[in-house]
Amino acid sequence: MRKVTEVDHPNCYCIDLRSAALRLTQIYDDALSSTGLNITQFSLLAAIQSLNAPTLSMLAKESHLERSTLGRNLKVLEKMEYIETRTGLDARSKSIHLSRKGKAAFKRAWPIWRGVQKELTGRLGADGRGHLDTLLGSLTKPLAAQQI
Amino acid sequence: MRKVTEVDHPNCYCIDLRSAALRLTQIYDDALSSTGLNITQFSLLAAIQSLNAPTLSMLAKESHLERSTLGRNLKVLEKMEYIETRTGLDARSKSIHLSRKGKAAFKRAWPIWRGVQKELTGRLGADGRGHLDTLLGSLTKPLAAQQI
DNA sequence: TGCGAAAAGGGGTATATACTCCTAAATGTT
DNA sequence: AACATTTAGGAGTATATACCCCTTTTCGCA
Repeated sequence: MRKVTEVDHPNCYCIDLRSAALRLTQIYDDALSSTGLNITQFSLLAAIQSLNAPTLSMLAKESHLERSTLGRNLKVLEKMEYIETRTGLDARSKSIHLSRKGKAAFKRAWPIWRGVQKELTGRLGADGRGHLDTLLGSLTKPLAAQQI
Repeated sequence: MRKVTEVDHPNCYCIDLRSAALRLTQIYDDALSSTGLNITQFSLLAAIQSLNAPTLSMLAKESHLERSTLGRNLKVLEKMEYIETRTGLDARSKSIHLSRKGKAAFKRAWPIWRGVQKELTGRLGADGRGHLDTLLGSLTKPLAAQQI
């Protein structure tokens, strides 16, 4: 039997999705807790490594984050001494590198992250990821103006 | 053809889900922009109304947010004069009420929120919501200890 | 009845995120 | 060559979120 409040206010897709994202973040952060990285930091280190010493703007574009957001996230990694920045060819820009310590932390975290990914892939079952991506893609296409 | 970076670092469920949640938040916030409420605030007003003047702890439990998080979110609504708090029967607790202004804003926002919900429900198609909930439920069940 | 445990809320600190504005540097155009 | 435009990054402010600790109040039990 549904509760009255659910009839009056059927769940909001947005609030539900945010809630799920927070729970999933908790799962990854818990799994990574022994490594000195959380999932945000791990994914940034992964992107920095795979982009090979990107600038802040390149990394922002790749990770779909605002430059200012990314700058603040990187400041955390810099304080932890997981990354270093050097002035690039362009005097305006800085290239971002993993430090020795950052590489070590990433190496520790990588197999754990892989393990979580494998477990979740198993849970979703065949085509689960594809279905999920399709559903999320449908939800997050911008509304046409006349639909607002 | 997939990019090399995707082969090396297949997308993280967590990062992808967070990204989708941010995009969806933007969609709701854009749609609600004329109402003086964003989706966070709208959903809090909806919960306060449907719970009928709850305390902070009741609202936190219902919305699956930490008490301290909720307190800070409510402070924004209080500054905007959309809600008021009164000391409850229990001298420790406060009951949370919509102000006249809050009720008016909620009334403005409600049909717009309904419109977005309808549009998204249409996009997901038959059983789409059910599938989505199933997939998100699978992803966000806590890991058993031996899986970490 | 008195005392320890639990509950309610607030504040400090921190991360994650975004918008706006600012400066410095590079680029392009006349 | 000079000036306007664009690009790179940083800082201020704000919201959303969570953890920890603190005080006040209530409650349960010996």
